[in-house]
Amino acid sequence: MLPSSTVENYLKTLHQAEASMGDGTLVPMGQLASAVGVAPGTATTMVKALAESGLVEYEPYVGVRLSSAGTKLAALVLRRHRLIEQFLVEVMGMSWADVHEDAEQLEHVVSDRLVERMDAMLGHPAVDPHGDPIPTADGAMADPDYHCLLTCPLRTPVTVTRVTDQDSSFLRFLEAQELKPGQSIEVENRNAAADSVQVLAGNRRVTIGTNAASKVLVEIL
Amino acid sequence: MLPSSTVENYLKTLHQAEASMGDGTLVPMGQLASAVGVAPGTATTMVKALAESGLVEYEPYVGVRLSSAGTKLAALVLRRHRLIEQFLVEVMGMSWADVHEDAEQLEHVVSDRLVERMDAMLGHPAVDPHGDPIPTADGAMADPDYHCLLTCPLRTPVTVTRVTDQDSSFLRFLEAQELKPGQSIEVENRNAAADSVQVLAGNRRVTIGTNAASKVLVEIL
DNA sequence: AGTTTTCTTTTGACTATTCAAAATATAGAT
DNA sequence: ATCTATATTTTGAATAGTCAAAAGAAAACT
Repeated sequence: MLPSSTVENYLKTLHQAEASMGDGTLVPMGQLASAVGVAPGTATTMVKALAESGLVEYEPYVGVRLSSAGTKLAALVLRRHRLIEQFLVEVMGMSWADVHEDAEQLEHVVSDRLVERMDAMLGHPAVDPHGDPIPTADGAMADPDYHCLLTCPLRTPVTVTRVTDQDSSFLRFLEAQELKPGQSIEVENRNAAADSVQVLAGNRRVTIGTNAASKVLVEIL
Repeated sequence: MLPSSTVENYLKTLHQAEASMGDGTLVPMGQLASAVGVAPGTATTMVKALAESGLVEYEPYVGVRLSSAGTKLAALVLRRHRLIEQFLVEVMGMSWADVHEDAEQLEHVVSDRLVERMDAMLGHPAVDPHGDPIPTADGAMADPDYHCLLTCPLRTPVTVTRVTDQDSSFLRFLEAQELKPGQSIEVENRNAAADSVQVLAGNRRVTIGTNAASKVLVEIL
């Protein structure tokens, strides 16, 4: 049976939660529940069903992890989502700040035919407008670990490559400050006490909080 | 509350059923049920709920009709469906024979923003690839009553303007026979006994059954 | 260790949608 | 006017997904 939108959302969320946790740690139920946006008990019920179908491995009171079948399915959802975002920006001329919500809906209904058509039209892109890597049709996904504005070397030119937050006002802010993926910047200095980071972008000096800074990933030139 | 995909499908189906019936006749439950693809009892249940919400007028044992609110909602679903079909053909290069199923899914999830973007990109088209009229954003829809191959004058040049069937093998057949919307043809003669119609399309003579002929609508030049 | 806090699971219930089969109404045929 | 065939509605039950609140486990703090 093909997975419902609901199941796809659980798998996708789990895939992303696992990435932001590293090693073999299981994702705790509470975190999954709030990421999916349901009550804790609902997540437990759903995860038990997913474990039945072999899509996840579940350890009561500990947490949950995608099985290999689940990982593959999740990657395909992510592929659809990201290709759609790229399509909405490149072909339909929408703003990178606005495409997430539309993609969130479309990812569950686009046919394979349509996905592959978009992929071809876009020239088989490797990343979406936020720099998130696009898995291939067989579920393989590159995942280089970039520096972020908190860990990259100071006073060294770097290129913004990825933004790990979909909040549209945050994205619009980054755009206005010339901190979009592709742009060259430099971290001037960090101030732990002030919880802030000073960045040289374009010609201006911008100060952002460390939480925001941690979401801007960069590559050293 | 915004209508679910299920509700949208009932309304859309009803809208089309009403069109293919004319005057103020109510659509019988059995017809609605089979058009939507559910058991008769299911349609009854659903229609009662729709009547509660004021989207339809329901007369037990007689049939059902869209209210004005229901008509408007249905027109918007139709608008989305048809704009999507046009988009898939014009922008994404898909075949007119294949776009229906994709549109069937997408129509329930595209945002207004996206729909209006497509509409603009397409130059506000009046019809979709099958010649079906596209309602405006406020739910108004032109509905000229064309002749079909059974009623148009014989040996008179006419233009195919609309095909009222979405079956992809039928559409592929029409395409191969040069009977797509926009093409000029002529009905040579009809044979009631043989249940067939002879048409001159391109340079060839094509014979099709009356049932098929009734689905090809034409305009006299 | 003993108690409190926090997280997780269970329970019971609700909504939306569906079906199959029984009951009923309408229309058609004699 | 009666009987029969057809269409419609009702009934009882199932599935997927959800929540709130009660109950139970694990971890954290004396």
